[in-house]
Amino acid sequence: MENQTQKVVTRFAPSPTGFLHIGGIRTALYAWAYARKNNGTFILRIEDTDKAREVEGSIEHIMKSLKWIGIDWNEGPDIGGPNAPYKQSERLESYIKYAKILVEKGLAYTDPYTEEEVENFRKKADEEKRPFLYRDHRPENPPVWNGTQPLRFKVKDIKSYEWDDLVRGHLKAGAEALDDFILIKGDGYPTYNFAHIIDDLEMGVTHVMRGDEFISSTPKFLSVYDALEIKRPQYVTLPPIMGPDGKKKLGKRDGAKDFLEYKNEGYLPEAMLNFLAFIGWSPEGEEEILNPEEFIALFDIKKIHISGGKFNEEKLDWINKEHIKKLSIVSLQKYVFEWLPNELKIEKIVPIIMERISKFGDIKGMVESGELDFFYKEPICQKEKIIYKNTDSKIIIENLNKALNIFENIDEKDFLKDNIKNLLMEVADKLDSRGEILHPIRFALSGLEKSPDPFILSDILGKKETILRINKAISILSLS
RNA sequence: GGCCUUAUCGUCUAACGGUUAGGACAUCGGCUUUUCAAGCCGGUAAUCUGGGUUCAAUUCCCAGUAGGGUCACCA
Repeated sequence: MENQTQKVVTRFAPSPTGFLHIGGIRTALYAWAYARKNNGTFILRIEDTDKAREVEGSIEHIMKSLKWIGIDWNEGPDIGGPNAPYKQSERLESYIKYAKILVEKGLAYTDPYTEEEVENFRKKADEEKRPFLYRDHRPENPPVWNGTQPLRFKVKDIKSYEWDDLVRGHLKAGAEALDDFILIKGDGYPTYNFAHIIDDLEMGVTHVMRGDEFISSTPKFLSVYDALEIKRPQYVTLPPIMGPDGKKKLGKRDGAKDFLEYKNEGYLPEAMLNFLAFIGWSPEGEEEILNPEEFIALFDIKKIHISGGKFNEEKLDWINKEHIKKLSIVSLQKYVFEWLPNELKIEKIVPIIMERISKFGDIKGMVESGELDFFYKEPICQKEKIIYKNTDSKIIIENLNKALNIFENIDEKDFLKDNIKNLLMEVADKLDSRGEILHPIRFALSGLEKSPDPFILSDILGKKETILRINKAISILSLS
């Protein structure tokens, strides 16, 4: 940081072909964190040069995803900036300008072949079991480029390239990795291979962070930098994220879901940030729960991992829980309210849910599993479940009747958890085990093996409903 | 297949060439408790294989093996 001679500029450059999954967000996260850590600039650039694959609404969706997790940008298609525009489809002039420079230098030429012809070259090479190289088929006298034909880069130095990667160290590739490639497509749009170089140049990008799938094509990029006689940026190769099976790189095809799905599943954005931060990076110390500020402060390219890591949902759940525990009362309440069905947004219930959520974390699961239904719906109690351990059912009935007696003698206005607790505990303490009375009550009231304690339950349900449910349990036990 | 690249508990990872190979998740056991997935305490569990270099290798080198990536007018 100290020997930074120029301001750090990073970018995230997705193509608007659909939603972003965690792989993309992770790339954005690191680029963003590095810029923030160094008081640099973080740019959002949209690489929309493939009109056929473009999906409408993607750009908004991408921005929404980034915003949700807390990634903001200094320059971008929505807010502009000194190097606007930030959509490649609006920057065609730049690409043409540099393409012409290459043409003038004799380092780019019009591709005269049809796709079928190229395909035939490829097929032939395949049959002969040798690698296909376009540069073996350079046309003798290519037509003058008029902007409507594909323009191909002409590799001048067929040599092996070497470069330094801030994560991988010294990398190299043989000359066979180099080939003439398309700079400008027949439709007038540039290819990624060309466009990103020009944009990074014009936008002053200093650090390029991307996945390891780009290592193989780096020699191509380097040959363009050489041809244009421009300075290359620092390369930062990020490790792949593997799917849960650990076999393949995570992709949309196999289970990678829309990043915003995690929002719908009840994950907190700061938990997602924390989780993503640790897929491919780890800090100096052993602390694993980090808030965004802590992450930025600790982030260090030197600590980015080389090899890929698996996506571990269990760990994500744990991290989410830890972040929920750290939520302020106000935030926790807001979080709970977001998920709670309206009928449960009641003064007495919300704090109970809040307490349980801060312990167990999974509010979506809690709501969807019907675990909270008993608050407004009479539970279905099974006889075996009402009984505490191996206690005789006669004793349980006896205990429930004792409880019933207590409940009936409490005034409606005094039917509060502390009162109830004092009275019930008095009885409970006289038994072999408190569970012999407390468990059946709790179960009679909630129908669940896990629930808030019986005092809270009866308080919330109220005198009438409590008595009704206890009676119901007694009658279930009395049958047979 | 060519080229590139990676390899530590089940999983994610830590370890100036010298550590009883550390931590976290998961799992298992115990404690606590009116239930619980919470809390506390503890246990099981790893350096891919084979060569080299070195007094000493998880660490450096080579090979093998296994994974991943890439070979588009996609990004």
